[in-house]
Amino acid sequence: MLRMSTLLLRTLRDDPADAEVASHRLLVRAGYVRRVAAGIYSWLPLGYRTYRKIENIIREEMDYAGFQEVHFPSLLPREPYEETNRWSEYGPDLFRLKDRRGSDYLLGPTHEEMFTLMVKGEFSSYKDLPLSIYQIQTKFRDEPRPRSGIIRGREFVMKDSYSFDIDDAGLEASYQRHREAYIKTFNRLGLKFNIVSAMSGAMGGSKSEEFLAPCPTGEDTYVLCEKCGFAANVEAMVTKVAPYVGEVAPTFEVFDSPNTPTIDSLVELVNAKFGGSITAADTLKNVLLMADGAAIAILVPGDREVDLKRVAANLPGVQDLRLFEDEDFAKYPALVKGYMGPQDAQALGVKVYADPRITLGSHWITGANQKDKHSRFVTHGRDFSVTAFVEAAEVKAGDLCPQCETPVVIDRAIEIGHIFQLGRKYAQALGLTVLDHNGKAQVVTMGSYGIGVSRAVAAIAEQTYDEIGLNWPPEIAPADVHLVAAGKDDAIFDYATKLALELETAGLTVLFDDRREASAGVKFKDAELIGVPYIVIVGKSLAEGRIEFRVRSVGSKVEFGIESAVSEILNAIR
RNA sequence: CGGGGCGUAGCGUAGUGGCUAGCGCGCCUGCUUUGGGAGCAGGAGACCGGGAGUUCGAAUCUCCCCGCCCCGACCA
Repeated sequence: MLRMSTLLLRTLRDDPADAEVASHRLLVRAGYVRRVAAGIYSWLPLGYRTYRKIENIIREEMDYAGFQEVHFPSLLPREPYEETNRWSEYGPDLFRLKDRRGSDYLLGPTHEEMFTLMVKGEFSSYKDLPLSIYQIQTKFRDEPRPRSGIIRGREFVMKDSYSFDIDDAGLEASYQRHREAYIKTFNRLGLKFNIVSAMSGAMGGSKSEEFLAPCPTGEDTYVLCEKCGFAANVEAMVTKVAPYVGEVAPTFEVFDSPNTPTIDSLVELVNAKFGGSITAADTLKNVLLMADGAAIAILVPGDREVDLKRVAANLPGVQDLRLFEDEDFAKYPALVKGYMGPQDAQALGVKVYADPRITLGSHWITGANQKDKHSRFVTHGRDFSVTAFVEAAEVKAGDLCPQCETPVVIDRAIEIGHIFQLGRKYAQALGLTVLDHNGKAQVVTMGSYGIGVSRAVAAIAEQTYDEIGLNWPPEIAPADVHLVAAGKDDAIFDYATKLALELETAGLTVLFDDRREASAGVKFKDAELIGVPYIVIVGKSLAEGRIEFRVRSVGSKVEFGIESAVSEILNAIR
């Protein structure tokens, strides 16, 4: 039983000034968490109970799936991370420290190295595989910008699993087992989620999916087809285009276009000059990028922006990608800012990549690579060619689903889980091999699977809260019932105390508001803020032998007679 | 790291050069009240983020530093 008269809890009437998103605001107001530093939070009793419920559900489902729990240190030596090159690759996001002798240590941002070395130290035969092990651990990342309270911290708790298999088929099976365990876990947590195909990016793997919990304050944008259920990270969205079937354009021509450095001004000028009604979609935008120190041009239709994330995710092997800056133009005097066109790319020494919408045979209005001049009828395949097609343009709502060609919607979400097939990168780097049937050493293939445990608290809060406070699903709430003694009479407190004990005896956890000094109104407001799903009120109707039972999520109120109160409550809850 | 904003009591805030830094919530004492964040009276609680400067005088002006929030970049 949690007695509010003695609980370490102070609810706040005002929103904290530094909290923007609902989960942060309400978790602070309801006394679940307190901020210690940017992206670093303490859990108070109520918050920690909810946190632990989530952790335990995750643990149960991992154990049920046959994965084995281990626990590694957070404070780690430099060497293993040196071997996988992450000591330097991880960059400034890694919390680093030195011991008294000056040796380098780090606070683990993720634990691939430890898991891999653990298996290497213990196992050496294909007969030991497959193996899946996991831990629930505090992770440290010195985020450039922690934000949204609990959602993105510098210290956070993650459940991370790793699978070890002798071959690709084994990895695929381990991956599927995790996928299924994740679906069960998130369903139990009461989270709405979409599974979205994702790029594995820098981690060096292949197949990868994210579990995204839709909510307006989420920081991930993804594409969803409401018809066929296709869902993808914007980076992984594939553009559906039909081959060009229009007429062959006339020979391209250059025309004067003074003071026309933008798409809008170009559209206006062309329509005035040639009397047409072209739009930005008829123009070709040439965006210059620096890719690992080399200039490249990206072609997209004039009505779309270049999405750098998409380009980076789809241009293999490029490490550093950024927009051209004025200094870069200074280094390439032949590139005329505002008047770029792909026609002279070879001569200018610039590799050109085109968004798939720039189909072969299509023609465009674009820059003439001379100040104050543009060209029209510039035709792909005739007047210019490209190094490759690359997904480059921003994804917009209404773009066609690559599976069923229905217009897609764009939604926001919190990433609550990520599963991916790591492959042999870490096993290779750290020398994890096992002997196969023939006694020959084989490099093990790995999968890596994460769930944001502390983040899940915030994600559930985000998906369930309402105007008056938190509103937990029963499995997650810090208590099963919130019992309010509303009144001053000893009779009310005596009965409420008795009822609280009976409910506890029946197996429920009771958050008992036994504060003598607080008014009924205060207690009701606090109960609503705290968000326990069932509220029992012992108050004025006790004189007639009745108590009140409310369901937080729907706001319903019914009365039960005290002689059957416990069984009625149990009934209503189950 | 770029852009914007903010730092005054546990929380929310007022105070743009002048007396003892004001108010609300919360906290303590007493009385009253008692089913929707109660009333009255009395109280405790602030190195005004830090440092340097300008000035007879600085929460207030200047410079530097630190911290925090938001947008972007980046990221599980």
